[in-house]
Amino acid sequence: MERVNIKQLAAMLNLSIATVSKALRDSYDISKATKEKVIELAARLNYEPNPHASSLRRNKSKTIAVIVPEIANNYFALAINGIESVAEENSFHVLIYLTHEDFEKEKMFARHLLSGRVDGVLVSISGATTDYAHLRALEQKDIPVVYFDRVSEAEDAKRITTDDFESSRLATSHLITKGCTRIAHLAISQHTSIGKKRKGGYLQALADHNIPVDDSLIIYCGNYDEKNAASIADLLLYKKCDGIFAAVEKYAITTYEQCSALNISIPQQVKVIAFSNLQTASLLNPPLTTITQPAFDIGREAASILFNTLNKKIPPGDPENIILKSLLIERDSTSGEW
Amino acid sequence: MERVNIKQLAAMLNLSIATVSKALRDSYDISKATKEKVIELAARLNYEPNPHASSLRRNKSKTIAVIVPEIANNYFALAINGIESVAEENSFHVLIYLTHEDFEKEKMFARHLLSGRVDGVLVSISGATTDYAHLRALEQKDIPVVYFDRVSEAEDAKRITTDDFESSRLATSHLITKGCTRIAHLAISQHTSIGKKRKGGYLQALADHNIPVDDSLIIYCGNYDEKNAASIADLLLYKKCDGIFAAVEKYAITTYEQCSALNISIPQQVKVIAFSNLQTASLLNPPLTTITQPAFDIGREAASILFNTLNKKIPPGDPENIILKSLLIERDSTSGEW
DNA sequence: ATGAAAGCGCTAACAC
DNA sequence: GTGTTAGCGCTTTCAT
Repeated sequence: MERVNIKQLAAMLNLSIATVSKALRDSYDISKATKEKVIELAARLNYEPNPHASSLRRNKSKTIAVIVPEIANNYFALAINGIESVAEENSFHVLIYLTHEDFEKEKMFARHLLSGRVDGVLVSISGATTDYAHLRALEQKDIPVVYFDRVSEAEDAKRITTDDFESSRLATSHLITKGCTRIAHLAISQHTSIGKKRKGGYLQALADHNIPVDDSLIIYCGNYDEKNAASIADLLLYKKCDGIFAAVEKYAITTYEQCSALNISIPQQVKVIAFSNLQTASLLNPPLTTITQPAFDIGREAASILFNTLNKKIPPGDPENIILKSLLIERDSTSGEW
Repeated sequence: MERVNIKQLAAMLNLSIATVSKALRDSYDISKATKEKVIELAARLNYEPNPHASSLRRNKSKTIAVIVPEIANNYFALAINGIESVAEENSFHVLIYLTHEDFEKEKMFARHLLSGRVDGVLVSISGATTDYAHLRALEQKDIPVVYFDRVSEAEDAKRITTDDFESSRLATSHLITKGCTRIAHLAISQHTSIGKKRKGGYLQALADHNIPVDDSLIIYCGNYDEKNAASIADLLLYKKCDGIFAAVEKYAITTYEQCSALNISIPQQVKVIAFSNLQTASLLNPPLTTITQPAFDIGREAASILFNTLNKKIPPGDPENIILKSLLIERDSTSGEW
């Protein structure tokens, strides 16, 4: 079936292309009668304006890109959910790009987006990202970039995060309060903002309680589950840790799996707390104490900032530094003295 | 910073626009020397061709749409992951649309996509969808549609599913083997293909074992967690069921929550099996017996079919009916005789 | 091997 | 209130 365009509508109505175009966009200088006729016919023929033509002409795409490390991850899935909800309210389209923690892919995506395919970009950077030139290049071409969760270090960037340092300090303190003295930290890439902040909060809590730092208790986990599992098993078997603070959910899951495999009981032998948006945290054996981030709201907030920038309510150069609070939800994995 | 276009490249190289365009697309009738010069300059200036112009001219967008009920859902997140991996291999872009199980939204998205914004569509229909006219309209405009998981009933559709009927029969038989006699089914919308098939498999297993169907044990769950929770609580308290087969993961989670709240022990008092892609199934209390779908592969397969159609390796009208196998993974939530 | 020119469908400035 | 027209950046046919 041939696609119907504005020219055909015009011909069928004995009107000019311009009139039809304006009628469809509800322009003020078209008579009510004409508008109705045009809209009626357009609806009847299932006319949908060609977005490529419109984007080309207006130099606007009504599309945003979301660049994230992964999607099969409760946190990012929820954040994307939030982003989508705002995009839909604004009749925008959402393109998804997954870096799988690969810096080259992230650069490639960013580079492509210089083309003008999208009006703005939301990004949570990969664990391998070491500089932000590829993202700054977008801003230089007037494509606003808003960072969420794993953000740029640049002072003038727009970023939405949670109180990672404070939450991590709290999480670690929580373990200390529960009687842990040898607390391990399963850290995420120290290239990322959250990696540094979460480790920072951990170190702060140790310092606050005069507990010396033992570097062998800080495990830099990566992207490979088997490798992480081996490191964690080593930690559990030989490092005599009695508490574990995992910077991200997947490391906690691996910890649970290893504890189960090695017959180490949580919380009796080791207590576990983790950043996590796991829906089933309370149903685990034992229920997992979590620091739960408002992932959906972070997505919504990041998208709102982006749209406010696109609508010129916020100047592109204005820094934003919105920090939402995470929630420490205490469950049995850190329950005290047995 | 001004965006660089083909015209500027041409001017800087003292070449015509046409030559530059051809050189960039590696056309045979451009000399090697010219190609190199063009490509070098393009790279140096970070030139990226304007996709709107290209799409308009070629009537192709290098973009596909994915329409799914939700994204904060292990199954769909994994499927999207698979889809994205194939899209990336083909240098395609992926637009995400979430229906939140709303038929009107699904129609709206489909309607918009008549515009030519995308070259093809992957869809898992909403639980509220009762007819497929909106999706057939896309095919009539030569935009191929491939269904996955929740598919169209139409005989000539391209669909990728799992063996829902057989897996459900097996799941129910599994409960029967474990000693259950009053088995409840937490069903998903009977408008969906999977809703009907999963219930069908359940009924078949009952029939195979000469167990009479008790309609009060079939609960049609919806989209509202509280309402589902109430129905399930009612089931657990008053319907004397000793086995539950949940058609989707979230109903199993609600079941666990209700059992915990009502102090009903799994599997002693009631055994539970569910379709689920929960990563933590084995860490739950008790570990949940699941029918696990190859979600990532379903996504990959669906996307492959779509690309093969776009590349004319498969005729658009050709039906496809690919059925991947799910896996029943037995865990403690259905363990026998206590 | 390179270039001129038409035109994809739409928008917007400018007539009338 | 409606119409004419140029042009967004690119691809592609047809000359040269």
